[in-house]
Amino acid sequence: MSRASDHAYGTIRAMILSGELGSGAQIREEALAESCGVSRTPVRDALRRLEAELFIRKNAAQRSFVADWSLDDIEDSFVLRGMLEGHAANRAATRISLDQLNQLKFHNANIFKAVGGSHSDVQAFLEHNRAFHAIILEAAGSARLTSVLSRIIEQPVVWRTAQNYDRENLIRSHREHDELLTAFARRDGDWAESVMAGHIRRAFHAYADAHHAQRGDFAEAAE
Amino acid sequence: MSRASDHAYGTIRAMILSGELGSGAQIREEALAESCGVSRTPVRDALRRLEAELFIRKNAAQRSFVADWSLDDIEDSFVLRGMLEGHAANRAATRISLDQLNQLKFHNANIFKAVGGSHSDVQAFLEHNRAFHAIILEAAGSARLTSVLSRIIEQPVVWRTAQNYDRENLIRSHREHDELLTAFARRDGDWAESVMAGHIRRAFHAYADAHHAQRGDFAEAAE
DNA sequence: ACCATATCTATTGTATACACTATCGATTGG
DNA sequence: CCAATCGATAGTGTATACAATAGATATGGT
Repeated sequence: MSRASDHAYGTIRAMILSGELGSGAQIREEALAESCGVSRTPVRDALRRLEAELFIRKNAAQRSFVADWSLDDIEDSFVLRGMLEGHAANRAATRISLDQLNQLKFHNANIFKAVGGSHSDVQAFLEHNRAFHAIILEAAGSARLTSVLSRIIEQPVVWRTAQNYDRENLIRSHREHDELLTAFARRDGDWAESVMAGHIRRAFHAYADAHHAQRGDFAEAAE
Repeated sequence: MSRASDHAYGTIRAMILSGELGSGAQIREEALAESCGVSRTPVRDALRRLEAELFIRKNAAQRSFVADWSLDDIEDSFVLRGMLEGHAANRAATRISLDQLNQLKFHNANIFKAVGGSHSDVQAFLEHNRAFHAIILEAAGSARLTSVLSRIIEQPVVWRTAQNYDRENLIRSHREHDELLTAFARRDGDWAESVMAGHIRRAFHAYADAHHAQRGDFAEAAE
């Protein structure tokens, strides 16, 4: 998209993720336009996208509010991700190029570095994790799948909470990625799908645990 | 959405489905604005939606074109529908209300009427078929699933070709819906999911056959 | 006091004018 | 004759002014 529109999208999204715009807060186009330093036109554009990604909902009178996500909603989105990314992994297994395989190895090596040192570099983890999954989606080679998944992946939940994952879970992610690489090398779609589905499912539980811990439930974070 | 924007969406969509805007045709906002009798603003809005639904794609220079769908693309979308609607059916089985069950029965009865007479009323079939699937999606009770599926269901393919389904396939649809109803009555999610997945998969083959027949390949239409 | 109705206000929807950008063609220098 | 650059052209992106709408508040009759 265009510059102003992209900027508005990023800014508003960040405001939601940071909590500056809390759950249920009303959204006024003009106010956001001012915050972003652009006019309402690109803001409206950004709001459309955010609405499609369910960051935002509209009431009957077309007024926009920040959506609030129940734990059930969050589980829903993880379940869908599991199905769709599993399917993507299956397709990718028989279509991925050697170059793409090497890129995956590269990113997973960086993930190892990010979690392996004396302190975990969560930011680096997130970045390479994102790239890793993006390459698989690309290798799956289905425009429709890409279009549908992108709406689910870019969700508040993942980014708000990945910070809270404990090291155990980060290391597991690396190992699971590694298993995925093996499945790809063998061109075994079913295996890749299973691993991916489990990978995402575990991520959900890691999230749920962190979520509970955050709320003072003192659940055991590392499973 | 708003009136002008909705109108533009419907009009442009119809133009694409009718072939007035053929595959690969360039789309100019101003021209469409004139056709629809509205300004560019709501047209741009409509184009956004159509782009999200992959009716339209943009090139690097941000110019819009009518997307062309290969048979692979079409199969992709049926595969995704199968997965997602299967999942929806699974969830719906344990959540559907008696009222919703009765609505399903009502619509399937109308489907029977539409295909059972001396001549098939394809329009009525489509309408009740759509309602039938919508109720299941609603009963599944997942906003995310609804949001994701709606982007896949509203596809050119289905509507351009359902006209060509032979009576055999229409009757089968009714029977499969009936089996789905039984699975729901038993609250058997896995059964419902299997039936739905098969139902959609068969629809794909019906489409592919009609597609070939249309192109003069003389494939056997009824399986 | 209460209900219906009218007016006002806040916010979104639409039109239009202008700014920006990319593509294509022409023109000029090598 | 080819290449490169510059300009014209077509189309999208953005800003802004105005119109429409829904919810709130005030007003009047009973």
